[in-house]
Amino acid sequence: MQFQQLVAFREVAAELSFTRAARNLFYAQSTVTAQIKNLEEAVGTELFDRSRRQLALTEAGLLLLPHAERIIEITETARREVALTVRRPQRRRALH
Amino acid sequence: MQFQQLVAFREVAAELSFTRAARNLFYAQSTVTAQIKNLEEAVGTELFDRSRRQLALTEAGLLLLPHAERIIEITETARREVALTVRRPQRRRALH
DNA sequence: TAAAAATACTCCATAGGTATTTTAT
DNA sequence: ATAAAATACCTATGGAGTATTTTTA
Repeated sequence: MQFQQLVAFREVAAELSFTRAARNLFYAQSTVTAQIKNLEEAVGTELFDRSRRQLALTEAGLLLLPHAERIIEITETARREVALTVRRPQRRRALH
Repeated sequence: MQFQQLVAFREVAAELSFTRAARNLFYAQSTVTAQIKNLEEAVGTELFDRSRRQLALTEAGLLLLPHAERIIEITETARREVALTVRRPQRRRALH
């Protein structure tokens, strides 16, 4: 389970389309297919129902989505906060 | 920024030792060194002060740690929840 | 038949390992 | 002198691509 996979998952879930998600993320379609496939292997179950033309989330996918969104959100916050310390020409020594 | 890096980061932060963290995580020491180095590159700043014998978190490391812990926590919850749907022989069709 | 997803394949980046060197007490 | 971290080097895995086939409405 990797960040990039979660980002891809969120995008596919939002678009309900591998092709559109790939376009939005500047990936090849086959790359997104592989990312989701790997994520599904990592969590041990399918996240999308592909049996119809219209893609849909499975029960597992529905459960995972809010967690994925939260993780991405926290990651962005963490990046932002850490970036702030870089700008400030701070004392680089350890803080106690 | 990847999960495995965050797990390694949390362990190094807990042990304040690359060597012990590696042992706990069943990695080679050089692997953990590389994981932290890659994470530091990803966030753009050093997370540990290595200038003394006793390793210490930098300001950036202190900021990142709680986020890393939260992300790992959510990941475990997500895994657990998704795993539950696998056990139940559920209807596999999409939930609208 | 037309769109979207899956598959086959290729290539390359990088994660992880072992062995060694450097560093700091 | 010694324990720990960094480095050099190597290998293999897998992530990302293009091209093609399969699938479903």
